[in-house]
Amino acid sequence: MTLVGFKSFPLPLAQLALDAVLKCGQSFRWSTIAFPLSGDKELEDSSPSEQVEYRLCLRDRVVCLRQSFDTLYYRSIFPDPQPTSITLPIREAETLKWLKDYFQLDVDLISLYREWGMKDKVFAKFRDRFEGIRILRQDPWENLISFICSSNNNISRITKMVQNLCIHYSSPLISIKHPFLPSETLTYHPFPTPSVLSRSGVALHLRSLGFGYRAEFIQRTAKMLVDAHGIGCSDPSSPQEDPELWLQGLRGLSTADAREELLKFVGVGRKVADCILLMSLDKKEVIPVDTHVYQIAVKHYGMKGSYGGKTNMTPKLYEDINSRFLSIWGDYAGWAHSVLFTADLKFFSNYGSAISSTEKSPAATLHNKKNSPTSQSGSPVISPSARRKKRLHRQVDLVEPEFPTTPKSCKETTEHMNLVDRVKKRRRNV
DNA sequence: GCCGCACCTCTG
DNA sequence: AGAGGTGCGG
Repeated sequence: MTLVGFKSFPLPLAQLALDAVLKCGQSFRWSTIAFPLSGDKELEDSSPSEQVEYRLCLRDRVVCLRQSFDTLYYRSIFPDPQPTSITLPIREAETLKWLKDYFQLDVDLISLYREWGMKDKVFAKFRDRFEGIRILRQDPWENLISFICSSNNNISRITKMVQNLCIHYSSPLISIKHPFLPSETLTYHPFPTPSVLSRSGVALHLRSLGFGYRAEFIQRTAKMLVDAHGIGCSDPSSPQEDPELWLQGLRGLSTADAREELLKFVGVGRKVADCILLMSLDKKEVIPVDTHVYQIAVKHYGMKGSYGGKTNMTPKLYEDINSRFLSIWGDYAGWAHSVLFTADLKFFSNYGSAISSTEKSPAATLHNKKNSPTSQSGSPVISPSARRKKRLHRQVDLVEPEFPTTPKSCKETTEHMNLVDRVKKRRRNV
């Protein structure tokens, strides 16, 4: 495959599966351009990522990506004034540098997969079908706001919300023609800055845009950040505001210290804080525990089930799951988790769950994913209301653990358990 | 400390 | 009812 205007970078799919990584709920801002069917057999037989171009608007350029089985193709679109033939190579080199950082290409995913596969039979079962899933190194500010949007929410709505944030709170960097539909114009906005989102009136406007109760969270978090760290740019050579730089500085703190800082923001609880730690603050061992991860833990790793299928996530349960996975996967546990998570998510969108189920037929899989009482226990279907009454007495059966349950340090567990409460209480008292 | 509920909105 | 949760009050 040769692409006009694109630079190429050799990279096997096993190191990066672009379609999965960009659409699995880490970043919500990549747009896609589908290529028209050309009758080109080679192209139509190719993997999805070969028929699509991905685009992301940064502060000063739009990065465009395509991929084949062994190559990553990249180019940039710049606003006027256009780079000259002299400066263009320099700027494309900047883009490549950004790509290497963003995709963390110095981390060898193939050897990580090999290690996880040796330590973990469950992982070994799925790794070949879900190659190339890696953690992005995102901008912490964008990451923070995006994941405040993520509570009680799904990927498609989060994507729309983030899009609205960009459209309404940052001016367009560039408008260009759609490559295949000349009548359409594509307009690209960078992610808004903290100072803009901190302005009064933002919360009300976001409400009207359908952000729900997250509207206040976003504005207040932006304001907290600006109040504490200023709206200026003390470094004129940097396009970022001081609060953004301060957030980046959290990369230098320990996981515990950085988490404590994040928990101070409204709309940021343990789960969201852990997402940010993993996805933009280099804390590769952190595993954000959500309902998917919880389901996987119960079905495949012999974790204790909750009551009657209702995932009532307690701090203790959260911590138990976390330390359990950490002991299995080790240093890059958060990266390993994202493989299973993405695998689960991808399958869920089609026909139930790939790995939170042990059933064989698609029908049974779908059933199981919905927490039907028939799963595992084989008991008859009961109505939701009947189940609610029963749930206090009902523990999900233990699936035989593939690993012995490791005893956890009580002290450590207690410290973490108290952390969220401690930070939130302190915040209220200020 | 721990529990339970409300919270926006959309979708199955 | 539940979705990749969080804040708040008992």
